[in-house]
Amino acid sequence: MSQTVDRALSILPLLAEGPADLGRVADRLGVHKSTALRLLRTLHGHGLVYRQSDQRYRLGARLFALAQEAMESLDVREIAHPHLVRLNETCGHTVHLAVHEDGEVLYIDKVDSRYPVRMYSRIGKPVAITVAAVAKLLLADLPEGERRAVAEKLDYPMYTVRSTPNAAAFLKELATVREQGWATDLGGHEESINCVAAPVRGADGRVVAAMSVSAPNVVVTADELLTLLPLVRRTADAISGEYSGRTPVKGTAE
Amino acid sequence: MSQTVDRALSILPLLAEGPADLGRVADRLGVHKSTALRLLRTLHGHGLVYRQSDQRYRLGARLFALAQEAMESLDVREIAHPHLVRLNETCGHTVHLAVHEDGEVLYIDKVDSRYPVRMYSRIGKPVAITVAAVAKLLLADLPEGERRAVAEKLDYPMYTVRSTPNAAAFLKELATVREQGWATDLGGHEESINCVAAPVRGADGRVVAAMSVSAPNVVVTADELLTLLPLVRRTADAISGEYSGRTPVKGTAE
DNA sequence: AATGAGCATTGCAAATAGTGCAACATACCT
DNA sequence: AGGTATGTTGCACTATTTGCAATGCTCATT
Repeated sequence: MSQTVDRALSILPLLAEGPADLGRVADRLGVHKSTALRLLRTLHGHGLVYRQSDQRYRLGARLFALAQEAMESLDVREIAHPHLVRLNETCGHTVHLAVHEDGEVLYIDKVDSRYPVRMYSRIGKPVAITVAAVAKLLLADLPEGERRAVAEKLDYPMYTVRSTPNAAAFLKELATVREQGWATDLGGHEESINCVAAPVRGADGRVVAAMSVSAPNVVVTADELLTLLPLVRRTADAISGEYSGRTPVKGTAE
Repeated sequence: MSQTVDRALSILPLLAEGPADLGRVADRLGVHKSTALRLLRTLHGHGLVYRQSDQRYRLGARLFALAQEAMESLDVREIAHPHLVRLNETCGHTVHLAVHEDGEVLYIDKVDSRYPVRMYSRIGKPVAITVAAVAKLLLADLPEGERRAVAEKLDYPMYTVRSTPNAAAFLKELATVREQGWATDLGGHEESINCVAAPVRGADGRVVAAMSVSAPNVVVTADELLTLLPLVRRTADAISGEYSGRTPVKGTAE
């Protein structure tokens, strides 16, 4: 909607790929160097872009601070965290919390596995939306129309042979998930990693977040992991209760 | 330098304070609502801003992803991490890694204490620049002129009675730190917390990062913490060696 | 139900603010 | 020294953004 801002913001993902010099930025944006320079200067003024000693630009410090603050203002996260920790202490595996936003699903919290073999993931990283158990739960809750629209627009990369191959299969899976109220990812993203997930619901019953337990085959088989499902669901329900204000929060006066 | 972009970017810190509706954003920016709307729409288009169900705006998901990517492209962090972990395993206390950027110092990595009493800090959070041990090291390395300029511009909040009170005291402290090659913060930020820190240097000898070990009084006294100094310095030196390419990296072929 | 207040949204004409050009400056390499 | 590649500035032009006023929308109140 605003050309100048649009161009300026396009610089950020570009720099996320790695540091770039003025010429490169101008080229990629398709604008004159002087234009790119002024945009970069403005971004720099706000700390979103940093100019390193070799004159090249990269993403700046303020970005971290902003992301931090944004994260802290997510109250589901705040409420869920202790539950995630407790669940991790009980079962020992990696626990994730994810939310949906504008067609992307991303992890907003994570408690690492106690086992030496850990799966790779990062808070803030968008998840493999077509296969992740948490993504299925979050998308399954969308209204019919929106769900179809999102599913059609997605790419369906075949991470493994068990990955969701296309929109039709995905929608079918979402219907199942919606029905049963929980989801799994059995080797759909990484051959040897399985997840079970359950939804966190707000006061109106809508899914506001999803949590999952993930573990590699070498630690527990898929069947063993599935025995944790009741526990995962109970934990998610506990978070839902607290989030929607139904359950008084333990250890908090007032 | 670019008014439109400048205004748009000013929205981000504003939203970091918490969700805001259109009117509020327009007011704070000092522009007409329609203008604010178009700016927000552009930000939204890039995922930096999200519109929640109650129509208010808050910071968006892409921000997390960008911050993550930026973080991952910092190679000091990559190299330092295993060293921080090892140091934490040895001494058990919280270990931090910080860098300096445009007058701000911020944590880029952290390994939490094994003790139940932990200090509060967050990766990405700007540190208390006038008192933190890592900040002293990073600023002490700046060229004379720049160091003075930065010191004069800072605020000197008295977090505790031991906080650095003013620019003169700060510059004196920086001179000492520069001389001795390590720094401490003994209750300057939080009454009961002490830190010892050492610098990580690049091939040219310039300080590129600083690391610290922090622990509350209730766990170890300041004197006991100081006995860790040689270990902290050795760790920092090991990182420096690897970062500047002098030391071949353990466990990596080629 | 109906009214109205409060907020978001759109089209439009005025002019401000952003653009690309070309010239200049600077660093680096041969 | 000369030349190339890159970053930087001043300026004239016009495309872009702006604020206004009018329109929709949603929700609370009577």
